[in-house]
Amino acid sequence: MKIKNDIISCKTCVYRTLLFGCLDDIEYKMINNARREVLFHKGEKIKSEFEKINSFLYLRRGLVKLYKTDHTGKDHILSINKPGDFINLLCIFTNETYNYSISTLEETLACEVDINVLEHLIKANGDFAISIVHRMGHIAGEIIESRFEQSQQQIKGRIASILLFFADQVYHRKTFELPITRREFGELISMTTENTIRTLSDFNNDGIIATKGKTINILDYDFLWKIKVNG
Amino acid sequence: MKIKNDIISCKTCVYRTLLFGCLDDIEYKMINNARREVLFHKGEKIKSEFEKINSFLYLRRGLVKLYKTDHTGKDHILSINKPGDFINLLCIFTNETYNYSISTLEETLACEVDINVLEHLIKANGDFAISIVHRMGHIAGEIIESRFEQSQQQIKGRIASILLFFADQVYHRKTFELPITRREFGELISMTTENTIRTLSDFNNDGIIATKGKTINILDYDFLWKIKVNG
DNA sequence: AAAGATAGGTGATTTATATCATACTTTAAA
DNA sequence: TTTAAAGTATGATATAAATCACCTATCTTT
Repeated sequence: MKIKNDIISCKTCVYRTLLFGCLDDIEYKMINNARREVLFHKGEKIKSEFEKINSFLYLRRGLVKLYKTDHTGKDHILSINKPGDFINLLCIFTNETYNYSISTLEETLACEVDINVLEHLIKANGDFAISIVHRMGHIAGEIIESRFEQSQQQIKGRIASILLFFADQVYHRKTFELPITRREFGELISMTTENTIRTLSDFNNDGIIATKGKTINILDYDFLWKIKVNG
Repeated sequence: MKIKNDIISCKTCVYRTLLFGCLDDIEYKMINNARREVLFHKGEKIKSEFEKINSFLYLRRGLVKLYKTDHTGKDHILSINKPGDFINLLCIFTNETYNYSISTLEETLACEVDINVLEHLIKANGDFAISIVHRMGHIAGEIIESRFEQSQQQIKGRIASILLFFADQVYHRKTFELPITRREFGELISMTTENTIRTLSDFNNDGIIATKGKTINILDYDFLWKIKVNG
């Protein structure tokens, strides 16, 4: 991890409208002063479960995984998060400690804002409070939706969902480098590594995707959607 | 459904401290005026998915299920909610419509507060905004936790968790009437009705619980906990 | 009281997934 | 640069859960 000198201001940040659209000049200054940019290298653990929360985290560049480790030592990935995501907003005002760990999957640039300043702004600016509440509901809705989806799917449907997530939500192309290992892929869909590998091989053999190591090329995008929706 | 004349005021409500502890007298009056008590009979559908959200819902007595119906017509229960729960807080400021349906499992008394008044209070009272944000995070944390738990469990562990939920969180006794059918039990743990029934029978035959129709008596509470934790 | 619908229950069989074993490949460390 | 450790891959087998079939009991409605 490396703390960077401020390069941009919140006011001109591309993600500004997502949450900070309603702040006035003085409030921007407050956020800007209470904030630092942090660069994490690939594979770095940003936060540990049970670590005290004292900042609001905001992804500017890169990719992270949110995960929990069970009592047998096995990891379970809750979600993959990308630029624009507020990766700890849901738990920030609730717990004194994180209830999941966060690690980077790529080199990642994040903004860290002192939690007390954010709390102050929520109290002082009603519109900002509403956007926080709005954003939290949005994140929770995605968790509910993905849980609902997974409970209807078998392994093929789950694999298809994740492949489409990377293609549509993260890389915006049909060919991309998978940022996770096969083991992590399994941890994300609650399946074993072996069956995850096998199913990716099946998709490859069936001509739905072409795999070469970490490179994935989606050949039959529409069929992948059918698999995602129907099982 | 039956609209009741106001009997109690928010100020003396037993659940006041959960969310409304920081309101002043004028604000209490606002909530009280914008609020109505509604009594739903057993099995009634309170809200439908895709229905417009225009009130904040607050359980005072009874029990409800939150669920979604998939494209094959099968229901998936997201959670069972009990008195003191804010059953639509997570999505209230996000969507214009519900993203799940709500039905009662028992006769249920709820408070409905006009959403605009709640939004006004969030904007006007910073401490109230903080308690809303705090409470939302708490609810989201429970969803994350239950998802993490389920992904580690097979059917026995899931059944044990639900039985302990009813005993510890809802009825506060080891003997209770199951408020859901075996089918709904399955919808709650993402297992088929048949296997749910079979596992309850197994628990009964093994002397862990005693079942008679809807009546459940937990005989070996500690062992049920072991099953919940270890699989 | 009869008839139909829903709920509870159990066995047999099929299917999906986990587990175990083993090999080869790539990456990281000594 | 060799060695060790992960990661990828695939087959065989075991286990968990779904499905199908059928039956009885209990509500609901007429």
